[in-house]
Amino acid sequence: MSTALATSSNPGSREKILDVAEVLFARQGFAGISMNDVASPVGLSKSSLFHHFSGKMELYAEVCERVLGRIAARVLPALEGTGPCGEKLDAAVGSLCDVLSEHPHTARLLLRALVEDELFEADRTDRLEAAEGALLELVSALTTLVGEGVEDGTFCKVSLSDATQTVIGAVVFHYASGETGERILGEPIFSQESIARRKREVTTFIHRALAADSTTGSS
Amino acid sequence: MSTALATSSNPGSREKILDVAEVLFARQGFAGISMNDVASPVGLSKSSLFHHFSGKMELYAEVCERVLGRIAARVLPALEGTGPCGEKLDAAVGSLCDVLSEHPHTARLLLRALVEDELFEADRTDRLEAAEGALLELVSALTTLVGEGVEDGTFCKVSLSDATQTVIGAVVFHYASGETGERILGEPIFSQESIARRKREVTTFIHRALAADSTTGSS
DNA sequence: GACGGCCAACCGATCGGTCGGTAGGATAGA
DNA sequence: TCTATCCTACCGACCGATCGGTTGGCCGTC
Repeated sequence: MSTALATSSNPGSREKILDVAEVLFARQGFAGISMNDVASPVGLSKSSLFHHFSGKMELYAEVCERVLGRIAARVLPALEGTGPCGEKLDAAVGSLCDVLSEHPHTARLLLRALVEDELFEADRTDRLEAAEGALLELVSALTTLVGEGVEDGTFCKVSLSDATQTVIGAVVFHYASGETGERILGEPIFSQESIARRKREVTTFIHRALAADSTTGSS
Repeated sequence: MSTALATSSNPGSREKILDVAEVLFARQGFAGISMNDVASPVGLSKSSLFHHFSGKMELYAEVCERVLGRIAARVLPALEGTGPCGEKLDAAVGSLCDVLSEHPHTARLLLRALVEDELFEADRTDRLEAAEGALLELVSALTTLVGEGVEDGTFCKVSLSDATQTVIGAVVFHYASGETGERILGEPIFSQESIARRKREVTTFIHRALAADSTTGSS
C-alpha cells in the first residue's frame, strides 16, 4: 500500500528482469544461467519470464542490446566530437573506462559477446544482430579516428585494424578480469582509487603507444 | 602386431578426449558443453569419458592445466632469460603471440578461465588450483620484468600491475576475438600474413607504450 | 468482462553421473 | 600349452535432477 508497487501493469518487472539477467549472464554466460536463476532473484516465477520475453535467447539479446547501447551512448559522442585526434582518442578511452567501471559486469558481458559470437549461428535473433551492429559501428568509429590521426601525423604509422583490436583488449580486459585480475593487482578492481588510477594508466599507455613523437603531451 | 596400438592401456583415447574437449570448451565454455558433445567426436560413448576422468570438472581442469602449461613453456623462458628488459619483454610478447596463434582456441580458453574464475567457487579441483597457480606465476614474472625495466630506466614510470593487465589484454584479446574480430580486421585472424603482422604490430605497440624515451629502438 | 501480470503444474528433452556387463590382451599356475 | 584369472577400455541402459518452454487458470484493474 504505502509503497508504489504491486499495482497492475507493472513496468518495473521487465527492467528488474533485465537488470538481474545482465549480471548473471555476465558472470556465467548464456549457457551457464537458467531461466530459474534469473527469475528467483527478481521475485518472479520462471513462467512469468516467458510473459515478458519470448524465450531465453530474446532475453539475452535484449540484455546485450541494452549494454551495447549504454556503451555507445557514452563513447560515440567522444569519438565523433570535433578537435585534435589525440584528445578525442583520450576522451573515448576515458569514456569507455568510465562506463565499464560504473557498471562492473559490463566488460564481462562485452567480452563474452565477442568470444561467444559464432556460438549462436543457428538461432540468432534480430535483436542480437542489431546489438552486434551497434558494436561494429562503435569499433569502426574508433578505427576511423585512429586512421585520421595517422594521416594527419598525430599518431605513428600503424595497422588501423590491429591498433583498434589492441586498444579494445587493453581497455576492456582489465574490467572483466575479475578475481584473477584482483590477484594480479593485489587490490579490488572497482575500488574508487583503482578506478581512477586505471583510467589514467591505460589512457596514457595507449596515448604513448600511438603518439607520433615522444612529446606525450599529457599534463 | 605390426602396429604398436590396440594394446591395453590405450593412451591415445585420453589425449584425443583432451584435444576435443579443449576446442569445445574454448568455443562454448564449461556450461555450454556436455560430456556427450565431447564423447561423440572422439568416437567414444559418454560413459567411457568417466572411465578416464572422474567428472566433467576434472576434464575441464585438466584441459586448462594443459593449455596453461603450453603457454608457460613458451613464455617463461623468454621472461627469465638474461639481457635488456626491453628485449626480454619483446621476446615474451612475441612468444605469447606465437603460442596463441599456433593453437587458435587457446586464447579463448585463457580468457574464459579468467572471466569465469569465481564461477566454480564451490567445487574447484586441485588441478584447477594448480593451473591458476601456473597462470599467476606467469603473470607475476611479467610484472617483475616490467618492474625491473622501470627501475633501470628502460621503461617509463607506470603502475606495474596496471601495465601488466594492459599488456595481457592487448595481446590475448585479439586471438580470442573470433568472428567479430575478423569483421573488425576485415580478414581472417589466423591467416599466415595476419599472424605475422599482428605479432609485429602488438609488439611495437607495447614497446612504444612502455619505452622511457622516443628512441623506440626497433630497426 | 476484457486484459495484463503472474503462477503452479506439467511436458519432452537433456544434463552429469552410475551400474552391470563385455571383449580381449596380459599373467600365472598346472 | 591349456586354462583360470585379472585388468583395462569400453558400452548400453538407466537414474534423479534440471533444462527451456507450454498450458490453464487465478487475481486485480480498468
